[in-house]
Amino acid sequence: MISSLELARHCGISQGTVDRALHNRPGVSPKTREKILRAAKQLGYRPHPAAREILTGQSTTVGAILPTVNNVFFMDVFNRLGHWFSEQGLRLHFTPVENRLAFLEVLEEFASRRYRLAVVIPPEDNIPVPQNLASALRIVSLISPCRGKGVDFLSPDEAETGRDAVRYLHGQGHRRILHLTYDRPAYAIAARAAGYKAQCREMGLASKVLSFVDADRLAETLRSFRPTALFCHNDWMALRVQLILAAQGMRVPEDISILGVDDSPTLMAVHPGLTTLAYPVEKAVAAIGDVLAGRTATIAGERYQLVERTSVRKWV
Amino acid sequence: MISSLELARHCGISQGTVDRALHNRPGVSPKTREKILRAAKQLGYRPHPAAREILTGQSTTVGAILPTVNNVFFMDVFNRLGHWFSEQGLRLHFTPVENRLAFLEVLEEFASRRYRLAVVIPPEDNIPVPQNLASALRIVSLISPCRGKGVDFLSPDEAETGRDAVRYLHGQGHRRILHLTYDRPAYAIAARAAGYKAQCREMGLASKVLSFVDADRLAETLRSFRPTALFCHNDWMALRVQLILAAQGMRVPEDISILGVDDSPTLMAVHPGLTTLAYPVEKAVAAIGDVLAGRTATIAGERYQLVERTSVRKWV
DNA sequence: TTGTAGGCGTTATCAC
DNA sequence: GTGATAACGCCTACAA
Repeated sequence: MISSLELARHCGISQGTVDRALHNRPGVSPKTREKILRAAKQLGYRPHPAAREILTGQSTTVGAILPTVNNVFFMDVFNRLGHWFSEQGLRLHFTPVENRLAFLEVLEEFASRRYRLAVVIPPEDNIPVPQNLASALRIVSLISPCRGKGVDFLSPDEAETGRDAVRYLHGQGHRRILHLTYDRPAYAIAARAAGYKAQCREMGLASKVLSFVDADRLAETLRSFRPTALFCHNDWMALRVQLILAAQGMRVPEDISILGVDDSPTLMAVHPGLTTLAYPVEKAVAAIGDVLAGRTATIAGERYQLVERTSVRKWV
Repeated sequence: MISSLELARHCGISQGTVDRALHNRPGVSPKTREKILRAAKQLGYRPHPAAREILTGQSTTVGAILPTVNNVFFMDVFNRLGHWFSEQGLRLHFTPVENRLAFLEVLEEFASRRYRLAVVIPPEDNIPVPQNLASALRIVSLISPCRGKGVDFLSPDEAETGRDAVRYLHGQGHRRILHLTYDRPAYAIAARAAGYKAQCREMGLASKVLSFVDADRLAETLRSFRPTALFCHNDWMALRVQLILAAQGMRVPEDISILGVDDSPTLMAVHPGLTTLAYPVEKAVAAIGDVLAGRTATIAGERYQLVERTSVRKWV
């Protein structure tokens, strides 16, 4: 591949003039500019971004990290982010990662490339981020927090999410609400379950959390707890549960109601009837914009928004 | 962030010695090496990959492009690829893209960064790739072909996939097989449907393709065509169909059998019973390795492999 | 064992 | 309007 110096030589002029022409800067005669641009196109000249980055010390790339598993909704979030960044003239470079080691390695890579920002969903909670990494690279984490100074955690109050779920289902007349979730130790999982329990208690409802869901355990819990509504940790879980219920001959929402969380667009394409609490993506995007602009940001006061479809019915 | 020259000055020695120490090359006294490494760690020195890339003219990154929609299985494929590349000391930089314009822009970016290879799943079929792009960047496309010289298309014979589906279901005793697919113009969609039809004809079976699936159209076609088995274009479609069937009170596989294609790990986590034809990922990965090594490669002779689970039953 | 010099591709500056 | 030069961070080759 040809360099700007070679391009200059090819045209029989200096590199400086070539540079001015390529960047539409004044100080080049129309004739020369024309000649240069034609030659550039013909020879397939492409500026090498790495050289610019060395010179300016700044890259125009934003790094993203997301876990390799259960990544449907996370992909949706990052697609939205990528769209927004490209409007800002930034590129989103994203890397899936499966454990804390790879997570930190990729973060190191982003730092050494002088990326403008890293937006990450850590593969597990509270990965300790070394001080020198966080001071070299601006890091924003979503969904799960990191440990260590200098990493911004952008998350709604997830206990409130659990409470909102109970409030909504209670408002629909449900009195026996089962919470289905995962058994991993993660902020959102623990906080939503805690909010769910607290709200049930305050409303005088029985509560029960099933944190490892398979067909047998679900069937058994359905028999013993007799819930009329299922509050699932996320849409993905809701989908899984719906398939299990279907195999057992139960109808949704006739026999039982299901509430998800996230409002993942990808999942909605396959399961359009799911009533869910939508993650405030736009607020998160705006907050990340603030961080980019050097302002402090938070979405701690934001709520998941209810999107009513057909998987929850009034219980009378 | 500190440079190797600054690091050298800090230690009161030359840049060359620092370089040798950092790369564990001979020619540095243990004492000096020790001092340099300690200082590097303490000052948070990180080599700037961009500088190395300029110097060597080669990057160690492989670019990946995948469409933003229906990307669950594609994500699975790229996760597998990323894993393999990292074993080779390469990084996978991947970018989701929603249309042909963005697709070509990202490819340009990869080319100008001198990436080793681009592995892409184009957002639509037959996007024309300019000659000068393809000659600057090695491109391998999966799933959907590109137009233009120099882009390798790595794909099994998809007509054969359609035939294999029919052969298998026929072997299980099914005589009325409905094919559910999408109405986008895409190689795999058209080829599988063609293979399905041809094989049905050769076996003397009635054939029917429904290429836009919603609850009403499916119900109506079920009534009129009375299939005993559904051959779905992919697992994602199979999942959607299973949810629709469940809502209509049909049981799988008691009332009707379902066959998917891909064997997407992510989907299997939520829908573990789906019998499916597995995409030959390992062969694709190996072929990409061949391309990287400069050899020519193809997977045209490979087949999707049947993975029997519980969604297809013998029909008597 | 260590230091020096040159060059990779780009851009900014200053001289002509 | 154009050309020359230096600088960014790194690495290789060669000299001390």
